[in-house]
Amino acid sequence: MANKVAFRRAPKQERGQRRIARILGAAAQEFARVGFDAATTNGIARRAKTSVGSLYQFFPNKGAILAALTEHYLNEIRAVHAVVLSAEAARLPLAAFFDQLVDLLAEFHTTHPGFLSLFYGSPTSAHLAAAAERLHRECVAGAEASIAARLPDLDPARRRLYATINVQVVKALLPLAAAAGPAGRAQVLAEIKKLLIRYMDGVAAEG
Amino acid sequence: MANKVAFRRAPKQERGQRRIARILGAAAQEFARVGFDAATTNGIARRAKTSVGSLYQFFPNKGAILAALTEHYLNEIRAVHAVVLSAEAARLPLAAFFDQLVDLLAEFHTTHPGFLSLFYGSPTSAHLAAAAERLHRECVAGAEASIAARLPDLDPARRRLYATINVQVVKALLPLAAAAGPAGRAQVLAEIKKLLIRYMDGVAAEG
Amino acid sequence: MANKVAFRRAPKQERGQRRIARILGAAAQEFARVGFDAATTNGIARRAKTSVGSLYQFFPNKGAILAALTEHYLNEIRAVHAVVLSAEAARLPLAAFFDQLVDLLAEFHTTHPGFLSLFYGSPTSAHLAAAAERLHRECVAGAEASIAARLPDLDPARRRLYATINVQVVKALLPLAAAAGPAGRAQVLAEIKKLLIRYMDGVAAEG
Amino acid sequence: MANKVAFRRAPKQERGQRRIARILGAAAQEFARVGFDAATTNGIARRAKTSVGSLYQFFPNKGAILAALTEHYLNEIRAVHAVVLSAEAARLPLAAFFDQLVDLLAEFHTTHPGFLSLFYGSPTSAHLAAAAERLHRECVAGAEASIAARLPDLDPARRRLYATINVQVVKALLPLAAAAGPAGRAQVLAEIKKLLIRYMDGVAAEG
DNA sequence: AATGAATGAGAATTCATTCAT
DNA sequence: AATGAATGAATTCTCATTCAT
Repeated sequence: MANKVAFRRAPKQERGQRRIARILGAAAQEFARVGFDAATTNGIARRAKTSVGSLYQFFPNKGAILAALTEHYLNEIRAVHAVVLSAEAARLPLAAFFDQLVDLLAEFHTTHPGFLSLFYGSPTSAHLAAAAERLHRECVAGAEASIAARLPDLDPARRRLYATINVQVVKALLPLAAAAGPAGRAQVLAEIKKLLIRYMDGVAAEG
Repeated sequence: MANKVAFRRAPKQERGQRRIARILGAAAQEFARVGFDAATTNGIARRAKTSVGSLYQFFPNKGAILAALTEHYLNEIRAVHAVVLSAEAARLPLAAFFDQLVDLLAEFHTTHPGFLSLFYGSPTSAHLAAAAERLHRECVAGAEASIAARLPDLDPARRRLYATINVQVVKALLPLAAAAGPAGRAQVLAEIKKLLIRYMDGVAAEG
Repeated sequence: MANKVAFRRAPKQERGQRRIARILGAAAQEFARVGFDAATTNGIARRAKTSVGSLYQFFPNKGAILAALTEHYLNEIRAVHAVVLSAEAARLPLAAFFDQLVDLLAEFHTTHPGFLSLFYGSPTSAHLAAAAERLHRECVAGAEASIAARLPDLDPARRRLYATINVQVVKALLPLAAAAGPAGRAQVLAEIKKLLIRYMDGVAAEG
Repeated sequence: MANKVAFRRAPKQERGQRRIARILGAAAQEFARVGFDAATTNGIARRAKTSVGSLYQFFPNKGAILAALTEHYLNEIRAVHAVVLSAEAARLPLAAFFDQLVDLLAEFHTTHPGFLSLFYGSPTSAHLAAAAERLHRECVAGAEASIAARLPDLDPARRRLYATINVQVVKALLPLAAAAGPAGRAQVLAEIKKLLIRYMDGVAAEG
């Protein structure tokens, strides 16, 4: 899947790998700071302490940087999903499950500050919309799997709806935790958990 | 006499007003279509069937169009808030209240397709972020007032937190209703209502 | 046929027409000076005493300038062909015919200094090759028609061959006249005429 | 002893020589394919199965590759001239002479496909123009010598003019032979010969 | 000597904004 | 006031050349 990203050439050397990482990091920061469209390839290169030429040696165009970054985040998200979808997680009571999930996702957002700018795709650019779409799909798939483990008899269409709602809610509320500062953060996370638990408890009761 | 003078001047002013309205409408469409950044002033003028020059007669720069559009939406939102904050609304049971609120907001989104592109401010441009911030603030203020009417003893900080969460959730979920098509729309709206009711019922029970 | 050139917008005003002419003139000079590829749109605009932006208002890209210039030359060539293919010209003895033709073409080259750079297409760029191809085709068509008028029984394939040879020879030798300076010019033209007359006389004798 | 030293050093020099030859061959192909300007040094190195760095070890810049290639072709052309200017050739009747000459040159073009791109110098780049000029001069010199052998009493200025015309004509018509494909090739060559014979017969008759 | 990654100047093109008409 | 042509700074991407390994 990671193969999908079109690397202009396969970096054989470790130095190249580090440079790619630096470029992706710089891109994440720039995208976070000014958004994908306003970010400039020269600016990304400057922040990565390299030259545009080098940047274009690894990425054929600006969109490819976004695509690579998306792929990177996708892999990280899958790691989170692996935890959340484990057999142990499925046996947890709903409250404990969401407690773990929200904490994990909150940490993910904290440690991946650039992630947000890709996840919230505006229709600004086709590239950006595609990135957001990919990440969204992955998250919804994860949520679906998790719901399926708990409510196996649920109609697939409804399962999909609940999954989408969960994803959207988390997506919308986690930034509040980040914005709340160290003090308010725990409070916000607690509310997110309550909201999800109450909602999904209701869903379980309905079924 | 004064009437007559006012009348004489009116046609011109009115023509300008109509032109402004056309420009704002065109801008809303363009912003919705390609986003604020990608929208061009020439494109907006073309869609408004006027010239760039005229556009710049009314708006000193592209950001000012966004600001005016924001003001426009702000006023429309206040009208919705006026309904929601009426004495009758405060006396409604929570379920009935959210039923009314979500329906009103869903309709607002439907009838103001350009609204979304301002409400979901990416950090793309300072202008856009400011617009989103203003609209967000207004909505939070409305939600705060509404919560205050129902739970007057709540700590103001918590009230603000609940208001923010309500706003974010609605903001995140209404697009799902729009995307679901005529068939799924009612279903999505019903879920949004359930989610809010369950959450705020819990809040009321806590206090 | 002239319609094929993609004008970005139809210039309604005379000023626009003049500007287009200035841009085409400047482009012809630049193409002649450094060739199509090395010519820069900024350079063309500068020489045309206008801005790049204006240039792009009329021509969607560098290739379109070349295409428009090609179209322009094509029309001028057709005017020459009209003279050469007239009924009177067909009745002229071969020597008199070539005398007239070479003089006309020499004058054309003199008055259209930029023409050469398009006529001698290197494979450098697809754009340039296409331009040269178009002009070449037109000239060959003219030559064919002229030969057909004099040697109607000639096999079409041979007629095409003779036409092509005539065109290539003139294309290759006229620059010598231009390079020879005022003094040598007449001498070179005289030789070109002799060469063509002797060759085509032989052809006529063969048939 | 001296032999041994020379021998020891030879392998290295020879390896360099082979590499240079490979680079020149690759350059010839690239120049033929896309033209001098569009050819990239990286592309040439790749085709030569070496690295840009090595390329720049032998040639200080792109122009130097062109210059070296020009020198190479120059030597090959001189070999052709040696045949054409031999005592036996001078004794041949004009028709037989041109028969041999055109066949030789046609073969030269066939076996040196990259030659054309240098010989037809557009003013694209100063480098390219210089290369074309050098090759042109050599050819004209050869033609002059050949004419001098046949018409020793000719005014040198006229001789130079005839030589130039001969060169230009051949330069312009040989590509037609190449383009005509195996079938048409002989036909085109026959016409080139006829044209030159008729023209130069006329010249001889004049004197 | 060989390699190929790194550099950055330069080119095409776009679009917010101005200003002559 | 209205128009839309004109402007040019800014952006993406390329490629000749250099230099660390």
